[in-house]
Amino acid sequence: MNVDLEDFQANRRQVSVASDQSDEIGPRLHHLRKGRGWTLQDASKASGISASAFSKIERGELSPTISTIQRIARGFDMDVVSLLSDPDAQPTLLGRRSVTRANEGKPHLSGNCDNKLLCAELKNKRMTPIKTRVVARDVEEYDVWPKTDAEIFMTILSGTVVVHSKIYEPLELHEGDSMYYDASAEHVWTRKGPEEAVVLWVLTS
Amino acid sequence: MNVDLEDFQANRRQVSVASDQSDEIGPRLHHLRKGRGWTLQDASKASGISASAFSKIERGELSPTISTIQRIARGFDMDVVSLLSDPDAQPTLLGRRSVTRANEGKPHLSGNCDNKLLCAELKNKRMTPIKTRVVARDVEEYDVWPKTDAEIFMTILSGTVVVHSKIYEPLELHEGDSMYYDASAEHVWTRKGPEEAVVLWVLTS
DNA sequence: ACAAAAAATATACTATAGGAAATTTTTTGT
DNA sequence: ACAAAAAATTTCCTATAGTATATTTTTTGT
Repeated sequence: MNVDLEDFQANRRQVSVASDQSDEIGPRLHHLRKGRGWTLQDASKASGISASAFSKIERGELSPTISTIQRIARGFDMDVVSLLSDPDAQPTLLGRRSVTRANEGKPHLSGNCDNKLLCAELKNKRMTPIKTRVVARDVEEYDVWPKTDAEIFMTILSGTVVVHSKIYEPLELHEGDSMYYDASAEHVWTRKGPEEAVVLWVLTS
Repeated sequence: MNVDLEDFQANRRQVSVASDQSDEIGPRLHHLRKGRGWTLQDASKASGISASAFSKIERGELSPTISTIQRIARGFDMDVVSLLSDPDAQPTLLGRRSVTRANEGKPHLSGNCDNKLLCAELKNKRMTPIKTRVVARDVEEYDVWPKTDAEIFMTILSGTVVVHSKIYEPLELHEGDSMYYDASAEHVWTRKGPEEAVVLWVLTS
């Protein structure tokens, strides 16, 4: 692997180094909630903590118990540690995306997998790799448009995929094309053309 | 994208919850205190929390507030996060890895890229996708064996790659094979066979 | 084995976390 | 600009976290 990992590391992000603002859980919770566009009642419903208590916690008028923090973490679908230590879970990088075109159009043969989680037996991963055969040909086939705070990297193994988003025009991706985007805006995939469309994607949060 | 993101999210995070055992702070505190040979009064004096409260917390009769946890952490000269994160869980995470074999051996045609960062213009990503043509045929060609705290997902686009690690036997990966591993143990890749070896990998932390 | 000392737990109380509903503030629609 | 609706905060109350002290349990020395 003739590549300098440290370079990528640095490029990647300043991890939770300047972290441990554990004494600042209020502002962090506020930022986190706002980042998801949640109201206090949303947060209350998700966590089971009353809106008033949540409000007080955010403003530092209350020192929540560990059990309350656990319920809040569950509501945000996070674990306690990243809730207490991950300051960059906050900024809402809404709908960013980036496209890398394949630099040559050589064909790949597809697999026959259908939403197959890869390396699934390994737990507690920071990324979830998935291989998906895109079936839908039209956005009408989707009842709901998924939306999470995760980031997604996808690469087209075969066929043609169209990425639809609430905030962008549909975008066609062909074999070998890659795309990286925040899944915070609703988005779905459809396939196009005669060939089976297979996507390898990696999901994180 | 005919896949329920929420499912993957849940699947993914449920584990980090299990590993952080924040709901087991009592036994952990007990273990920590005993490990230092402290009595409840010692812990009380160090943290400013009464011995009786400390006793109740250890036995789970009390759910401490975050401010109490902070005072206890100070008393133990630790930060809150490492107090909540199970220290014994860390070593077991070292050098984990998982292999998923391709379920069919259909050939892929390779690209000609060489450590090409994909979607590089997008900054502050949580993952770094890279396409690499593996050149080295022997581990002797590496001066240093990279080692980071990142996690790596890799899939072989073409050729045969051998993953060498300080803690495992060399492992051969063929076209379509995927592997997920912690890069906390030294590791390098070499190629094997006549075909050019191309790896698509994603790095996170 | 027994008594004394030390450590852990139980009790009774005070301070504060957290909930339901009322009130205030902000946002939205016309 | 105003009224209606939604969101945030305040109030008041109950449940529980945390303290000081008393009691019980465990350890230690002889």
